[in-house]
Amino acid sequence: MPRLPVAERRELLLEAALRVVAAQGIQGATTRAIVAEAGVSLASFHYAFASRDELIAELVNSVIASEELALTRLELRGGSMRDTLREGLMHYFDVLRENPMREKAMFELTQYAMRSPELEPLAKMQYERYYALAEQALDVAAASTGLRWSKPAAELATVLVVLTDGLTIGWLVNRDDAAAHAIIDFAADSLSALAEAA
Amino acid sequence: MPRLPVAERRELLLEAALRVVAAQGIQGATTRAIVAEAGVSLASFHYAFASRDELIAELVNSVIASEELALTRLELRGGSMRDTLREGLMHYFDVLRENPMREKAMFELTQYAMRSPELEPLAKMQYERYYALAEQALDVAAASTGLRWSKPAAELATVLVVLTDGLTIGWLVNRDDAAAHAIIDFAADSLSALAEAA
DNA sequence: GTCTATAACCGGATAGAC
DNA sequence: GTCTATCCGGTTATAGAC
Repeated sequence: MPRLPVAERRELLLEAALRVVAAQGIQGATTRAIVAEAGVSLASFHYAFASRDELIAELVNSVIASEELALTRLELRGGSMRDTLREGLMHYFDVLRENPMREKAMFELTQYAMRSPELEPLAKMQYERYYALAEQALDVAAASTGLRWSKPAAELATVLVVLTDGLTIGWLVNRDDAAAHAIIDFAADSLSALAEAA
Repeated sequence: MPRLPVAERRELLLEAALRVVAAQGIQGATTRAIVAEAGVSLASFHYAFASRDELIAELVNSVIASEELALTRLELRGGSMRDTLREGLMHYFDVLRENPMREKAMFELTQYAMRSPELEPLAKMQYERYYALAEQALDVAAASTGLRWSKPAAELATVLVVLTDGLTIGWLVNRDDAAAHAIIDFAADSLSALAEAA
């Protein structure tokens, strides 16, 4: 095995750990499974991390930090608010369909974090990030359509997160694309009804 | 320990198992933790259940069967569709606040089931039950207000489940009652907009 | 820094007396 | 039907050579 600086070894193990969680769940993310996925010896693991718990904490952290990507780069084609929201939600749905297991891993990591007094603040932080992201998306949509929101964007952001969370869970269970599209239409219709002339 | 018929012992263990899952998560629901909670010996466990997996499967099943209770007994005070929906959702929210850990246990059981090829159909079945329950609630609301839905009730039922799922997860993370109320208002407004004169 | 080997422990499941 | 005692596989973590 190549000699790596600790920081790189940690990074390598974190990426492997996320793949294992996605494929087998938190339950299956044993140190052995992770080192096998990373192609690293068990002892090297414990050279890089003091314990499995430390790796999981780091994993939650890193996953939060990288969550932005899904929604930020999105080119809006303009049009009505309804169409703009629909387009954004469809984009989210595409991301979900592309990598369902990663999204499932997110949920599992959040729930796991909520069970640990030490990690629980990270779960809250993850949702703060979601809300901020959603609010930003709503701001962009308002700017793009030339409309403004009739309620505080922060409040609508929590609604948007509720909708995407519910959509995600339901789709992960049923894999019903048609039902997902119906949800997206409902979300776009309902939210766009809360936009008004600037 | 008292001699119990197997059926009662199974019931006892299932109730204990749900308490353990609620308190410590699926991870902590080891056979030993369950028998300790139930005040039963380890061997008695394996007399009642062939394996831990069998108990978990039974638990998912029994939890599905008992899920109806939360929503069915609900007296509607009449009034507008918006108020009727608001009332129903507030009732759900009260149930959630009364026993948050039980609801969290539900999510964890579903996610756990989704990881197991054998239990995965149960996860789907759980959601079918939710949808049926939601549809029934919407029918009752329509009858109570004398209105009818402008879209198929089955489609709106999936929307309602999305909203309650998202509401539940968000509240479990943040415990923000005000945000929950805002969600409930949004849900009641948006759904009631889809009711029309019969 | 990395390795093999092993300690120390915990989990599900079983044996066999009562 | 219930119990105590035990087996056995898998898990985290560590020791010590290289």
